[in-house]
Amino acid sequence: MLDMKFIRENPDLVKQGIRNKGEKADVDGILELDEKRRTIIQQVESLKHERNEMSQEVSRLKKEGKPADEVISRTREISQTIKDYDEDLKKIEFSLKEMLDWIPNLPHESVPVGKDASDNVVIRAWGKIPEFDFEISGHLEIAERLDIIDFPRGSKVSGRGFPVYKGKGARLERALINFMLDTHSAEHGYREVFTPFLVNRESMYGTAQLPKLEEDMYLCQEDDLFLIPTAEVPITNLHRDEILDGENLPVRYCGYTACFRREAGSWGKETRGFLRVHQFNKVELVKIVTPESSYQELESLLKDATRILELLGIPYRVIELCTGDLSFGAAKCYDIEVWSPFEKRWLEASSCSNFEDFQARRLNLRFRRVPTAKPEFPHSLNGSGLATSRLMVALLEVNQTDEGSVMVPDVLRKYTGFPIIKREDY
RNA sequence: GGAGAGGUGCCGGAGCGGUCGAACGGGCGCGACUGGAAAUCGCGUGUCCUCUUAAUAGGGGACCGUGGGUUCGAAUCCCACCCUCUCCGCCA
Repeated sequence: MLDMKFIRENPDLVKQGIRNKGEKADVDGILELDEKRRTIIQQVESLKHERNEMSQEVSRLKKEGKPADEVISRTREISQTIKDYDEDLKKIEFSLKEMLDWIPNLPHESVPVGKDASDNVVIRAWGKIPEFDFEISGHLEIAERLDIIDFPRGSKVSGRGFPVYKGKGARLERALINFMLDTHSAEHGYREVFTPFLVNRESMYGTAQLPKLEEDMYLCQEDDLFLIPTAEVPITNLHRDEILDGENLPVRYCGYTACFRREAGSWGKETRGFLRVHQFNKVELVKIVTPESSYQELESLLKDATRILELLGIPYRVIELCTGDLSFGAAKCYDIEVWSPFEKRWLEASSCSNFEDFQARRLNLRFRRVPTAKPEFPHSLNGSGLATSRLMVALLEVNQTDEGSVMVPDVLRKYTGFPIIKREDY
């Protein structure tokens, strides 16, 4: 959510930002409602002032044993008027908030202006694109051959897009998660958290999945709880409605959760294999930081995420999203893409975003620099560090051998307990 | 799911329907005392909205779990909901 005061004072900047993001919002309508709101507030508050004084008057008269009937009946009338105004005000504030909820965050000035993904900018690449002197297989074929991931049975149990990991595949998945959590918590300074996978509506609103993305999420209607599409939601919401001590910033969390996405509206696209699934595993990084440090923190967040890929030896590149490809709440975002040798293309494995104070405002999350200071909104950031599904694709394809087996990267071996997954393994 | 208790400021904890933004204690901040500290004493200490103002500042309104209601007036009465705790039941 943007600051109403900011919109009031910089309407053109706001309009420009929205346009650059390719979103639509009725800024003028908002300004108009805001104006109306403040007019009514002035009226209703002066009436309330009057009422308060008259109530005191009643109290005084009664104490002195004098009749107060006349004042009481006059006050009654004022109260009725107030009630009417209050009702109008409530209606206006409701629609104003509704409109504000649909205003996206503005892109940071450093973000390249562009229309869609084709205007994104490659920042850097790491690792050598592997060459093979044999005919390579895709991740699906490898997984099937080694019997480590079972899509048909996942479909039977749940439906398409719910993979089942088996044997060494299950172990590899668990190893990846543990390896990432260990690295982030022990070496990158994040505090590990394990959060719920179901969250309430307020939490979804707080991190700005609602109202825009309701269609994309699984909802347990009976309890009005949503399955989380990312750990960003429960983790960032940990401090909703809190005022943090400035000395505790930056707050850094990492956490594993399963992630659930309906992927509504993406029928037919990449529906096979791991590229688009309804449930996947992800280790997420979340930071809550002072405003002046957030862009520096974004860079270090990106570095923490890419370090995982370097340790695993998976080639990747970093993309800076242009304004038009930026998500609703993000002010700036880097995508990390891993190389799929079989597909011969880059696959998105992580997004690292700075939300500035956009989420904090919705979350009512604030901090005090010193105990006596006024509360301010901190900046919040998050990034996948990383999603295992896309990682698994690259991992299997990059590390395949001409015998059809898969070598486990060195750093993972202490987690898997085995160095290779072979065809005859069970 | 059943029965009970409770939700008040940074924390603990009061609060006959009017003088309660809220006693009292603790914490925290400033000051005094001290060589310095402890102890002690004095003063102060919320958030949001809005108006005036260039700013400092000041005026007004709101906030005692949330939302309604009663009333001239509600932290205080009534209703609904949410949450926490205890006991019972069920259960991985």
